[in-house]
Amino acid sequence: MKEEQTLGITAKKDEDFSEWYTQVIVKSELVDYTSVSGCFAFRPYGYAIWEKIVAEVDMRLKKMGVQNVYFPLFIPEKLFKKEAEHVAGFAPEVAWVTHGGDTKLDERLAVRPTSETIMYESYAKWIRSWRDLPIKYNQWNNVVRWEFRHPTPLIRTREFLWNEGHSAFASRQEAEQEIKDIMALWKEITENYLAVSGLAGKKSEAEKFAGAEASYSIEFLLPNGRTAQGPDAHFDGQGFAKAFGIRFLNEEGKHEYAWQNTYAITTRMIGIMAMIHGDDRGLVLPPNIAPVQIVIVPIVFDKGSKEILAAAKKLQTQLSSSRTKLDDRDEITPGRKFNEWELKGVPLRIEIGPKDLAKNQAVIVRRDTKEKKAVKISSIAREAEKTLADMQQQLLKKSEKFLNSSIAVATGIKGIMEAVKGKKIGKAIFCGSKKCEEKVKETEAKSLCITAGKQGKCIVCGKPGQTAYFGKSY
RNA sequence: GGGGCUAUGGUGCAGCUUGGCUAACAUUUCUGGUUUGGGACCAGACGACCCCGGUUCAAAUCCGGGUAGCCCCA
Repeated sequence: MKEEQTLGITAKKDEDFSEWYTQVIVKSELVDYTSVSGCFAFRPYGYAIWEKIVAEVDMRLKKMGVQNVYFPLFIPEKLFKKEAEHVAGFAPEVAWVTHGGDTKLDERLAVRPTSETIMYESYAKWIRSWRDLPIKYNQWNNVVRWEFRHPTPLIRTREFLWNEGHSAFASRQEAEQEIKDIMALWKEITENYLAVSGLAGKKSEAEKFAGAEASYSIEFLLPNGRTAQGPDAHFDGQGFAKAFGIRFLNEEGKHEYAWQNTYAITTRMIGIMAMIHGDDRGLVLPPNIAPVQIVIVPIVFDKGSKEILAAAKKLQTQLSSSRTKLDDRDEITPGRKFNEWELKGVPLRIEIGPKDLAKNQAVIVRRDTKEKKAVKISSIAREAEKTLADMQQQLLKKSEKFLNSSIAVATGIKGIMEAVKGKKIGKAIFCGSKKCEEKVKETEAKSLCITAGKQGKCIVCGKPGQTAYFGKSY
């Protein structure tokens, strides 16, 4: 290996995590910096991963009867301020449009930090009778939250991409059922596609979504000991319905307020995945989410290169059930290609050269374990499929192991503090009240989520509580 | 919120202390040739001082402001 590497990763994941992370996501061409602080460009490779997440989530939402819509980017100030808790939660980080050209606007427009207010104004118009319900709408869009804390690409950004699902139901039960369905969907996407294991549960009073009655999320531990909230689902109760007048006539001819939910998954998940799976050579992408699952690198010589290229092309055809790329560039050497594709995290590499051709085989190399294996060409498709499936599983298992070995049981605030200092998640019984949360927040930790698990006495106040997780959050 | 550091071709960097000739080196990219089982070699070419202002005969270099990035502490 040479000293001056401009292509590869020079920082070690264990030694300088933030430098490592920046190099991985920039050099693998997922994203890049722009001249706007906290706002990043998605490059084709990174955007392809997002498109895959969108496709999988969207398909499943549609199966649940959700329809896609689109609402304005701008929200008039008065409308934005209609629901008190909601405003209080978001106001500090709203970006405002004050002028059109040189003309000052009569009313400021908020750049949406989330779309409850602008959407629910319309919901109030559209919902009249119990026959109009349920409404299950979703939009894929961008939102802006003007953070002042240090941005981290993909993880904490001022603008990000997400979906926002907004439902309205005639009954509490239906709304609560949808929350369960959505949380199951988030579990499936994060585990079976992104291969990351997280902690699912309910947010505490202090940490729940502004305006919601209850919030649920999946929380992830990152290799630097910090945690990040993944996808979430909020049971809004009738709070927004009352603020925005979302009423309907029930079957008895009486007015009732709708029961509502909101839910989201964001581009942050790509950052979480990159941090958890990546290694000192670069990204490691789970096969189910990888834009390229298999890259074929022909080991080409001047003489006989035609035969090898032909064999490589044939391989590509055999492997067409996977997302397969043939790297037939002739201006760089195979070794260079190996490094490039490893940096980009492509799950499988298949090498085919003269020695292989003579033996009627090819060499399969796994990105996660770096394991090499010579396989007969006749059985390559089966072997590749098997290896991809295995890698997908192993990555999730590895992530589960990392999470489970990083949970420390705490019997007091001190224990939580120690857990967080040791780059772990503290597990303790917690009542979830704002008062107790404040005491915990005097340390660096905050509550991540509360599970429906073990009952007991809150480690802060001694009142009845449940198992909760604590960490130092992004 | 407080403190510190940094910004020079696509990338990584030298030069800045003590202002001065054509801004060095490596890599990338392009052209040609030789090569190719883990970041190939030779030759040639393209390509940069973050922005605004100040000091000066002269600014990458000194001063002020801005923007962007990073680190540490709360």
